[in-house]
Amino acid sequence: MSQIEALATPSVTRPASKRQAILDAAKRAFVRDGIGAVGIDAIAIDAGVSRQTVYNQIGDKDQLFVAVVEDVTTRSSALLMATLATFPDRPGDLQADLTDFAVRLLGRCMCDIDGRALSLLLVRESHRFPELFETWHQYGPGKDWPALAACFDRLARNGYLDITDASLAARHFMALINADLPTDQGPCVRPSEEALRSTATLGVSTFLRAFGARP
Amino acid sequence: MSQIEALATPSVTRPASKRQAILDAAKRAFVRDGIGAVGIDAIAIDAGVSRQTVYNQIGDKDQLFVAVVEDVTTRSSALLMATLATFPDRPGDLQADLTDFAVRLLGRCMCDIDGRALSLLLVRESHRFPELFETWHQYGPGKDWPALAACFDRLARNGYLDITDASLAARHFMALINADLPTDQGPCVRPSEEALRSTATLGVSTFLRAFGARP
Amino acid sequence: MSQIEALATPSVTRPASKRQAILDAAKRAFVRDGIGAVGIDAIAIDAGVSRQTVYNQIGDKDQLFVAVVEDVTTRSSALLMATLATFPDRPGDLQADLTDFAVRLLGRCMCDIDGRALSLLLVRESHRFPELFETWHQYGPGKDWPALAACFDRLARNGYLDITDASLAARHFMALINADLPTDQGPCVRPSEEALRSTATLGVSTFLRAFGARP
Amino acid sequence: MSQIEALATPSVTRPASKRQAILDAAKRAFVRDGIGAVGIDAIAIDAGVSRQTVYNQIGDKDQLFVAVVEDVTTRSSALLMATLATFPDRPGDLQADLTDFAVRLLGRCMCDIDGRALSLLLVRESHRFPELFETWHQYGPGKDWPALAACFDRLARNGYLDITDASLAARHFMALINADLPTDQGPCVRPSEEALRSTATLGVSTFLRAFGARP
DNA sequence: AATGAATGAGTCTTCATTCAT
DNA sequence: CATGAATGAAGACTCATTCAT
Repeated sequence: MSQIEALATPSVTRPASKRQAILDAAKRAFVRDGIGAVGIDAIAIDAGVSRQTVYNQIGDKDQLFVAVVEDVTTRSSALLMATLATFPDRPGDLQADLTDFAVRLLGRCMCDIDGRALSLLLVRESHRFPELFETWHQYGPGKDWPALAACFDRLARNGYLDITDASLAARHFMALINADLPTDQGPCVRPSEEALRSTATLGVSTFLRAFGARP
Repeated sequence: MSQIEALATPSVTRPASKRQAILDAAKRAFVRDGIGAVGIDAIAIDAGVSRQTVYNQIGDKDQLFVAVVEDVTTRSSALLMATLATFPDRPGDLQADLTDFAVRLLGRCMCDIDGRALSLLLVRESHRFPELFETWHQYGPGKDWPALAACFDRLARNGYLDITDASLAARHFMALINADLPTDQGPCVRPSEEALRSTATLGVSTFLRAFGARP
Repeated sequence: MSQIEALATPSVTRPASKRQAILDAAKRAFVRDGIGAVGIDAIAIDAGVSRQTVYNQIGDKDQLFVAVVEDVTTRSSALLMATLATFPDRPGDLQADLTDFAVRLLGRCMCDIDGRALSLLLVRESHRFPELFETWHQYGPGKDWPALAACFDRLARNGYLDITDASLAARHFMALINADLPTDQGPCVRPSEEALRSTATLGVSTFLRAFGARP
Repeated sequence: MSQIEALATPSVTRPASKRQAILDAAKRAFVRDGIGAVGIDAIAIDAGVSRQTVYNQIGDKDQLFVAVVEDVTTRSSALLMATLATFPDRPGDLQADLTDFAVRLLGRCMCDIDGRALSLLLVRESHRFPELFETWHQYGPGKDWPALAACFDRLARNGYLDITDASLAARHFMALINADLPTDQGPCVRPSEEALRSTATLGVSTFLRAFGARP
C-alpha cells in the first residue's frame, strides 16, 4: 500500500485489508492442519479479528475455503504467468539462462507450497466443492503447462533445442528441476536459495543432455 | 489364500485376519479423508467388524494410525525391494528392458498411492507422532533410492550408461518416469496399464537421450 | 472345606465358592471405586472367573450390588453380635476390660471399613434401591446400638457406671473410642494394633472420667 | 448481597457469579452422586448456564473437581476460623456458653456436610489428583484442630477446665458433640436447630463431666 | 465354562453457528 | 466490531449386556 493510500484511510485502514488478513490466516491454517481440523476461532485470532468479523466478511467455513482457493489461485496464476514472461527466448548462454529461469520458477513454485497443499485439500474435498473443483481444474495449475510448452517451442524454433514434442519437453523439464526438491519434507520448509540453484542446475544439465541442439 | 486353504478353514479364518481387515479399511479411510475426518464407526463398518473390535484389537485412533503406517511401510518397503531385484543389470534391449522395469516400478509405486498419501498425512501430523515420524524417515521410502542408485551404478559399470553420479541418475530417472502421472489427480485413480507404459516409455526415452552410452 | 468335601468335588470345587469369590471381588471394587465406576470385567478378572459366570451366577450389576450388600450385612452383623457377647458385664479391672472390649470392637469396626464404605454407597444410591435401603435401615448397623446400650445398662446396674441414659452412654462411648481413628485417611488403611489400643485407651479413659461410678 | 447492592447491579451481576454458580452446582452434584456419575450437562443446567460456559470458565471435569475442592476448602476454612474466634475464653456460664459455641460449630460443620463428602471423594480419587490431595492434606481440615486445642488450652489456663492434654480434649469434644448427628443419614439432610442444640447440650454435658474443673 | 465379538446406549468434549451486549 | 454465552450436532471412547463358539 502506498503512503498516499495509507494517508487516505486514517484510522480504518483495515476494512479492506482485514479480508486479506483473514484469507491469509485461513490459508495458513488450512494447509497446515487440513480443512476439518481448523477452528474458526483460531483463524480469527491469527488474523487479529473477531470471530464475528469472519462471518460478516466472508461467511461460514465452506465459503471461507472457497475464498481462500480463489485468492490463492488468482495470485499464484498471475505470478506464474509473470514468471513465464521472463523465459529466455534468445539466450546468450543457454545453460546459464535456462538455469536462472528454472530458479525463478522454483522460487515461485515453492511459494506454491501453499498452492500445492491447497491442491491436495481441494482434491480431498472435491466431492464437497464440485464447482470449485471444476473451475480449479480448468483455470488451475494445469492450464499453464501449455504456456510453458509454447516457450520451449519458441526456443526450439530459434534453434536452441532439438525436440519434437514441446509439451513433453515442458513436462520433463518441470520434472527434472523438481527432482531434488523434497516435496514431502514437512510443513513450511522453504528450501534455501542454494538448494534451489543446485537442483535447477542439475535438472537443466540433464535436460540439455537430452534435448540440447547438437551441431 | 489358495482354494485349498479356503476349503480347509471353513468358517474361522477371521481371528487373525480381522486385524488386517481393520488396518486395510483404516488405510483406505485415512488416505481418502485425512486422519481427522474419519469416523471410527465408518472404519469398523468398512472392515466388517464392530466398533469395539477395533478398540480391542488395536486401540484408539492414534494407535490405529500408527499401526496403519507401520503396516504399509513394511509391506511397501518389501515390495519395492522385490521390484528392485528385477532390475536389468545386463539388458538385451536396454530401452525395452528399462521400460519394462519402469512399468513394474510404477505399478508398485501406484499401489503406493496409499503410501504416498500416507506420507503426506504423516508429514502433516508429524508433530503428534514424533517417534513414528522419525522411524519412518529413517526406514521409510527415502532409504531405498540408494538401492536404485546401486542398480544404475552396476548398469553403468557394465557399459550401458554414461553417468558420473549414479544417485543423480536414479533421482532423475524416477522424476522422468513419474512426470506424466497425475499425482494429485484425485483419490484412488489408478492409472491404466497403457498410461503406465506410455509415461514409462517417454521417461526412459528421455533418460537414455541424456545418459545412454554413446559409442 | 474339609478334605472329604474336597474329595467329593474332584476338579470342580469352585461352583459353590465361585459365587463367594465374585461377591468378594465386587465388594472390594465397589467400596474402592464406587458403584458406577466399576467394570464388570474388572470384577470378573479379580474374582478369577469369566464375565459370563458373573451373569450366570448373580445377574446384572444391580443384582450384584444387592447381593454384596446382603452378604456384607449378614457377615458384619453376626460379627458385631459376637463381639458384643464379649462385653465385660462384671469386669475385674473396669478400665482395662473396657479397653480390651473397645479394641475388639474397633478391630471389627475397622474390618468394617468395607461395611462403612458400603453404607455410604447405599445411601448414595438409595433412590435406586429403595427396598434394599429400607431393609438395611431396619436390620442394618443401627439396630445394634440398642444391644450395646443394653450392655452398658447391665454394667450400670452392676454398679460400675454412673449413668442415667444407657443409650446416650453407648453413643458417646462409640464416639470417644473412634475419636482418634482417621476415618477418611484414604483407602484400605488398616490402623495398626497399637493405634487401636491407643485410641481405645484414651477414649475409655475419658468415658470413665465422665461416667465411672464414684464412691 | 444487600438490597442496595441488588438495586445497584440491575442485570449484570452474573459475569463474576456464573463461575460461582457453576462451582456450587458442581459441588452439590459431586457430593450427591460421586465424581464419575455426574454429567456435565446436569451441572450446567443446575447452574443455569450452558454446557460450553462450564468448559469456557473452568475446563473439563477434572479441573472442575479441583476448582470445587479449592473453593470449598477456602470457604470452609475461613468459616471455621471465624467460628473459632467466638470461643468463650472467659465464659459467664461455662455449660451454656460452651453449648452455644458447639451449636455454632455444628451449624458450620454441617455446611461441612459438603466438605465431609468432598473429603471422601478426594480420598477415593486421590490417585488421580495427587497434588490436590497433598495440598488438601496440608491446608485442609486437619490443620484447624490445633486452633481448637489452643482454645481449650486457654480455657484451662483460665481455670475452667481440668485437662492435661488440650489436643486430646479438643478431639474428644468434637467427637462428643458430633456423636448424635447422623453422618451417613442420606444426602443433604440438614439437621434441625433443635437437633443441633440437643446433641450439643448432651455432648458438652458429658465433656464437662469428664473435664470440668472441680473445686 | 470361557473367550471373542456384536450391539446399543451413554458420556465427555469440541466445534460451528448465532444472539445479545 | 468485539465479547461472552447459548444451542445443536457431531465424534471418540467406554460400558453393560448378549451371542456364538
